[in-house]
Amino acid sequence: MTGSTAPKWRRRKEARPGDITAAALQVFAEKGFATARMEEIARRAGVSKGTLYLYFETKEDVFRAVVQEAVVPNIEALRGGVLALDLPFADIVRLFLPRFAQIATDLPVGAVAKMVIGESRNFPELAKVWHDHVVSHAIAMLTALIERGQQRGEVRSGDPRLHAFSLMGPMMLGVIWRETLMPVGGAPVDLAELARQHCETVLNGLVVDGGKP
Amino acid sequence: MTGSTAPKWRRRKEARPGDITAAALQVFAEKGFATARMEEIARRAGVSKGTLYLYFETKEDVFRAVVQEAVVPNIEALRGGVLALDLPFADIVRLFLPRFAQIATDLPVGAVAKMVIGESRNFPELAKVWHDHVVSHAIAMLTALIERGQQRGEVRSGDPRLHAFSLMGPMMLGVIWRETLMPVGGAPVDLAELARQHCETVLNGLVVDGGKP
DNA sequence: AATTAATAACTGACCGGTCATTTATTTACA
DNA sequence: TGTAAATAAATGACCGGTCAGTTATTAATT
Repeated sequence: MTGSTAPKWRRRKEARPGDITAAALQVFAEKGFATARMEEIARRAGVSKGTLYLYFETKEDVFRAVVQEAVVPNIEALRGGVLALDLPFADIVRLFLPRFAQIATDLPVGAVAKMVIGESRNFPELAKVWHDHVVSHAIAMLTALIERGQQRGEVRSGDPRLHAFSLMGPMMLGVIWRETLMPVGGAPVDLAELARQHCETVLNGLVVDGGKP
Repeated sequence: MTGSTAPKWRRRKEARPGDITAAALQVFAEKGFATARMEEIARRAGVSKGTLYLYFETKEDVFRAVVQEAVVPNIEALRGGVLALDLPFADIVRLFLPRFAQIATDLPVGAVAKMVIGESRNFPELAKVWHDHVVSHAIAMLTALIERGQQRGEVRSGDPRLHAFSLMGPMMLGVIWRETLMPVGGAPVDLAELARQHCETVLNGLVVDGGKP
């Protein structure tokens, strides 16, 4: 036998919820809600299944906690000063897109996005949380930025919200590509490089010699 | 009683597979693979659960059939002459994006995409089918188009694949927005309008007075 | 009557959630 | 300070419901 001090488990009341949601994020991101097994979440959290239910009421409850927890840092990440700066529109974009690429690389934005997309019918409330707490803020910020640019004569006319799609769409596609297609043989996408190139493309145009007056 | 001639069911060997995949597309799109119930697919196809198993081996088999069936028309729709034309790059883009918007509005591209994204870990083969039969073709086509444009001096330099992301990203974001965020209160997105505006934006640049030499 | 499409009752595996029990840690008191 | 009683954390066997898939039977068609 090993020495007398070999406890089967430890009391870690404070650490458990974090362990569990971290493990759950992994499992939900891999399997989706319905296919994720509580037993596996427990296993990865280094805990028994019963313990899960000491800290969370139901599986849905765990799912909610995971999304909520993953949402907060995204909001914080977005605040980051960049947009308060009174720089020219183009310069702000050149700061913002690479920053987004960074965030998407560091935080599990992709995993959460996939989860929200995949389970949006079954958990509309979560899609709503994501929309209300993250997406709508981001869109509002971008449209404000674009409108200011338009007023200054820096940015071409057009619906600011659709312009925001032009800005962010390629980045989101890159994120989803990474999550979905890369694991099955899709060519890798370098988000940072995509951000850089897309900046110049969307700011200056894909066409060298503009086809318009 | 109704008249003596009121058969409880009819033999429709040829029509069944189509009925079933059509019903299954609905259910899978609404629920995702794991949460979709074979019984409900059967009900919507106007058939008993047992009948499902006369035409398909397993649930996965049904899923595969649905994706394949929903995928093929998309490929065909893409081929449609547009790209063979020897028009200037900008003109082809102005034909292609609205056409994509049309297809995405008419066919359940969004639903299938959501399905593929949501179930990609559990069914990598499906993501692979989607990648190999749809996405890689589309990318190949676009990169070829872009490369030709670059050789002709019409299109700015840069990785053609990333340029393709710049072109298609906003459209894909629009499609996903419709599927995921609109049902929970997200503002509507007019895909056709998005296509039109994004064309000019991405071709000519968001910035009125290009910030580069 | 023979054939076979279709049904509906059935089965068995699986999994979310519970709870009686075990074990670590803390506290009371000598 | 040492020790035993009290408490709180954690476990894992188990239960009940659900559902993919099977099969014995029925009914339409030829």
